[in-house]
Amino acid sequence: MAALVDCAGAQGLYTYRLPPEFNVAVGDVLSVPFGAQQVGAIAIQLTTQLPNNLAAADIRPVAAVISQGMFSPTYWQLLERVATYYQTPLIQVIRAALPPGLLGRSQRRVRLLSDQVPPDAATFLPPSAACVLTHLQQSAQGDYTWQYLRQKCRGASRGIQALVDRGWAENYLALPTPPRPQRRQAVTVVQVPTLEDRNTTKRQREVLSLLQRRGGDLWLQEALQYCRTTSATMRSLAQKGYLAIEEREVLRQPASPTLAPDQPKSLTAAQQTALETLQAAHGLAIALLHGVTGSGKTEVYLQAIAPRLAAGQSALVLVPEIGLTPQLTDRFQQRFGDLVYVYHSGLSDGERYDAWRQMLQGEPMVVIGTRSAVFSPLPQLGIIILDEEHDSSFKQDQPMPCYHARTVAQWRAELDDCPLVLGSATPSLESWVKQQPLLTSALEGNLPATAIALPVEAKTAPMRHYLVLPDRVHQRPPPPITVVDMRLELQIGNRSIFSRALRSALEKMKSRDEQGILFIQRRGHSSFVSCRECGHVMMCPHCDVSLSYHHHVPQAAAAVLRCHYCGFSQVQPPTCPACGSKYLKHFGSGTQRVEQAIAQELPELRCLRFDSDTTRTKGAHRALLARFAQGEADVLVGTQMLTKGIDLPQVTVVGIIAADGLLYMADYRASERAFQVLTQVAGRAGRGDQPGRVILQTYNPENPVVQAVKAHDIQNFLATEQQQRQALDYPPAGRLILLRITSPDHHAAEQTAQELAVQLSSRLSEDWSLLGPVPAPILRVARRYRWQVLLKGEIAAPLPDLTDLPKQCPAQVSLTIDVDPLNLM
DNA sequence: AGCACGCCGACT
DNA sequence: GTCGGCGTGCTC
Repeated sequence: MAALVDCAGAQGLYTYRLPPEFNVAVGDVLSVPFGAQQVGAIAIQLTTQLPNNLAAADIRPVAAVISQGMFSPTYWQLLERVATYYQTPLIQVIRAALPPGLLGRSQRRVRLLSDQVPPDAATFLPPSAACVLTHLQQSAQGDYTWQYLRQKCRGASRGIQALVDRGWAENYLALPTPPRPQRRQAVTVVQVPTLEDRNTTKRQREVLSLLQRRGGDLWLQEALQYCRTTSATMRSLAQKGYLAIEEREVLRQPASPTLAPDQPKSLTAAQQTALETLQAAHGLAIALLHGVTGSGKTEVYLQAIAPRLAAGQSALVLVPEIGLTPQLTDRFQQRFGDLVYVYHSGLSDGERYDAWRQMLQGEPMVVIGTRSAVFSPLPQLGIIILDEEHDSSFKQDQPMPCYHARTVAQWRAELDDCPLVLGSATPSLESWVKQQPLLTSALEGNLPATAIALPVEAKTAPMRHYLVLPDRVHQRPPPPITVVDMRLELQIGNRSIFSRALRSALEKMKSRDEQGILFIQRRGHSSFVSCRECGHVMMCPHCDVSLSYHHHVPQAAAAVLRCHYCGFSQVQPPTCPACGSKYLKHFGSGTQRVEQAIAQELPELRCLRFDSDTTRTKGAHRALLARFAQGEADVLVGTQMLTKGIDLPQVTVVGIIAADGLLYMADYRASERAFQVLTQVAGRAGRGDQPGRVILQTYNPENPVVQAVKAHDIQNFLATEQQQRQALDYPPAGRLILLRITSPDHHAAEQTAQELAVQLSSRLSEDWSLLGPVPAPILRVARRYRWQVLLKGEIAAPLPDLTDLPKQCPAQVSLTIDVDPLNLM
């Protein structure tokens, strides 16, 4: 039997003997011995042949079968496609797809034998051994991994050896522990004794009748609490035959607030047209649902899903970030109740494992999840919905595979032969361009007045639909956007961050008891700390970026400086580290600056800050939005996060403090991203009964992006943008592959980048050109130097095979191959 | 990841 | 001289 082994550096197939008692099929998850440890593995191939130059005696047996039936044939094909396209070893793709912890590995651990250790042992031990001993004594279990101790103590291996020699500690191998189904004890009432029953006590009869009243079947723990009794009573009742106590499997599902169920809402004509198109779709179809904010995309999703569930199929709903879209998950839960499963990285390993098992059972369900949920093993997939399809968090850019959930979702839709709905108010250029054949027959320029649903069937391409929801529900017109030239404000002597227009809009808003949103570009982007005497700027010691200033951090007496790239933080020093001056102050306009400006200039406005400082903890988004919705504040000050699917009907004023930070980024996607962000923020205004208005402050009012946002003219904007990309062969007119080379050693990173570039330029086909190598715009992040090589190819050119490159890199240099990169930084 | 094998610096 | 540092390579 050949299997893929989950171990860093092991990528090929390994052959194992299959003991006859195991009934293993391809795709099963196994535990196998590998070197000195037990690791997770996936059965790839059943074979009777010995691999080359390997004796039968060298073949070791499979140790255990961990999990079976996880991969349907189409699911396998999906993983293989991801591996090939994104140039990643299959095992690494499997690792990204499976719930974490399922492919466990054994660990070497050290355990203290406390009863052997004399009380004053530490005093006469060598320092290394004393260090290990103290650490072990401080842990509750007297037990640590070998790896952990090696980090904590210098010369740990020698120290451990000394302790083992004295018989005070032992080494052992902890076997991998894959998440297990949770089991809980349940009690069931079997019979109730009569009042005169001599076999039971009064208290026992009481307990039984209490249980009976609760339905006669509940979890032991709840039963104990409810009856205020102990397990001894329960056990004796069970022995006498009145109760049955048994272990049952429970599938952990994180408690979700119980919400009042809701009913399908009546649809606008455009929604109806879109829904009918989706319902008529049989098999593969790709629909771009282009609905302006507030046009009711969610209702279309819900009604498109309902019939699929009724037909016994499941639905997969992909969203950018779960935490930011509590309102969306609420709507789904209200409509579909406990058929809805939320799958995201915040779940514990056990919860994820349970969600997987639940999905594999094949019952109809709705899975709402982030990027990685595109790998949910739903066997009867009926529809895939990818909401906010333009959002860049669908792209993974850190560990390989650097996949885009939209691309993978399209493959899934093909393989499972089901429709895929891409929803957005500001479609990505990629998705929009694919609708070009549809648009040529539609109106030019502005959004068509009515919904269009024009199927176009190419020979090889899937059925495509372009579904437009041009109107907001209840006929609300889009909010007017006022562009304010901040240069003029400065000329007339207004040095505030608020223009006169924004200021008066906010005052008027307050007098009418309405609410507003103030948007600024990126948290702390320019709020660095510098010395006013010598100009010294506080920098991150691990990265080439300045530290950001954070004003109020709980538990910290002074202000905290934090690196947004590696997370490093430190307390702001009282004096300049370079010259000792007291005038070390922060600059710039982060969310906190805006908050302060409001306090000074518009003190009657109460404000709440919505950024990753205030919403770091679980559920904080929801809580903060709830507080705002309840009228606890007049304005919500925030960053990018404000653009994500939140619906705040009382908001009538949206202020964009400065659009300029978005407009000038050294990136071919800057315009597209700026347009999306500004349009999304603007769309937050006037979603309720009162009309809204948007005030966009900028130093470049004639910038085409600003103009397009002001005119609500996405079609022209995208058409122009496409022409520009075409001229430069940038996506979607061409394609890119980015090689990211990082190393703790600057020279090694640079040299490897050079070598790879030389080698590639001689072997790439004519369709591909090579740019670089260049140092990344921020050269050093988290103590690693970063270089990159960009490959640019024709849109139709086959991808070059680069899978051999990582092996060619020296030990401490790592290479990430990013196919279709979104982030060139 | 963990372990073996293998080649250079500070100790008995 | 050796003990032990960790650099490199392999694990069916």
